[in-house]
Amino acid sequence: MAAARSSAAAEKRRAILDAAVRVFARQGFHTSRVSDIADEAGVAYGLVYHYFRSKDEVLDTLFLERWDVLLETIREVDQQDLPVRDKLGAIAGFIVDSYRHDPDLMKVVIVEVTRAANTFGQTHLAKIREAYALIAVVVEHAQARAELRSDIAPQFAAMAFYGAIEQVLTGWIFDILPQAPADLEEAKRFVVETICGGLDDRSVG
Amino acid sequence: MAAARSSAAAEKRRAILDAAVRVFARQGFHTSRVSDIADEAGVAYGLVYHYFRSKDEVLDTLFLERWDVLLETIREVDQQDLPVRDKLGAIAGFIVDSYRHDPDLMKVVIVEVTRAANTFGQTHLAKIREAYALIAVVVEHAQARAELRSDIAPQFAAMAFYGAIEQVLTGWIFDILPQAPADLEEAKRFVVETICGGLDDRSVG
DNA sequence: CCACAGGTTGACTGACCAGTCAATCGCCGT
DNA sequence: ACGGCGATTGACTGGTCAGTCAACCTGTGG
Repeated sequence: MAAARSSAAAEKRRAILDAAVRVFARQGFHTSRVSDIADEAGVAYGLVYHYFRSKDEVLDTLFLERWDVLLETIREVDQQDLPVRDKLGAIAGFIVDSYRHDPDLMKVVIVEVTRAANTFGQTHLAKIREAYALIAVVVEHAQARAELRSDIAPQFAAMAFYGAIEQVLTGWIFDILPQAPADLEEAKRFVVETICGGLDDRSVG
Repeated sequence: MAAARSSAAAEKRRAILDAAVRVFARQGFHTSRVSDIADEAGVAYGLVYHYFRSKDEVLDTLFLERWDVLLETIREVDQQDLPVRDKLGAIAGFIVDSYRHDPDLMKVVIVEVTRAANTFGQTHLAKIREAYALIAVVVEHAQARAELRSDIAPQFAAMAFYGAIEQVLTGWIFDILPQAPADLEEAKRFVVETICGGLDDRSVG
């Protein structure tokens, strides 16, 4: 059947994307050549251009695949009837788990797109903003229910929350922070606890 | 006198650096050509190479000039006998004021170096880490004095604090957050308040 | 068993640009 | 005036690489 052909083709496409993740993670997008991707995938140079219009489109695809899942997750989380801490915990958890599951992919998404908003990510600014906006909505809802203080703009709170997570990820990516399984697990709780509870010592004493 | 010559030369060097800031901020480092810098500075192409060994060295110089001042500031702040909030407020204030004073330069430092740690900033990872480490020390001291809770690792707290600031700057840089003078001023307090006090609603009632 | 439509190949091209360098300029001291 | 030296110029070179394309391969359907 013809399906065999097209599913084999789909696998090739996937192989190229997976190879690109490894190459981009190792060398960075700008210093990666298309031939590096082809070699890593064990495929001819030209085939990359059979499946993708350009080198940029490969990165585009990787980013969008992942980011859309993130956006969907945030939307779902917000619709549930949970305390803010659980909602934010779920979001932080998703991001941390994404890193645990495929550190290379998260490295590429964060370092090459999210954090490179000037050169490349300009294209994706709207998508990136959407995540901030969705988190801001979560905060807003919590403020409306008096779960969170209302004297801090939700947009700023969202940036602080997301910034804290991204910075921790960046710390792992560049081996600045310890990343044993226990550290990853702790980080989820830590980010939420820091942002919601604050660092102040409130012990009785 | 010969001094006139060398001070004129120093001014040319400065002019090239200033032009580079504008060009890098506008186009991003990777898409900036050396000729763009020369044109912007109103200077011949070759002169850039008279003052700098390479295009990278231009960015190096810009980054180090600014980052060293930041490191020095953090060190000084930590030595003073102040409550943590004031210390962290001073650090946040310095960064926000740096942005206010020269947004283009901060954009370049953050977007092209700090946040581009994979491709370019790898070189400067040690310098960048130093800032995290110094902030962690501030947190550690505060924990020792029971100003801050001790159940959160200082390194993580430092990342959350720095990440929150950087994210807010990034928000300004890409016009995601409002940046009227009042917003900048508020942001200083906001970051410290979020990180130290937390977002939880603690109002009576 | 043939023919055709993908899928697959990799040599080639055109553009781009960092960095070089030999020539020129113009200030300074004499 | 003039000789010298650092500052300044910009045309040129060498290498790199994204993207093209014409040829080739393979398996599917008739």
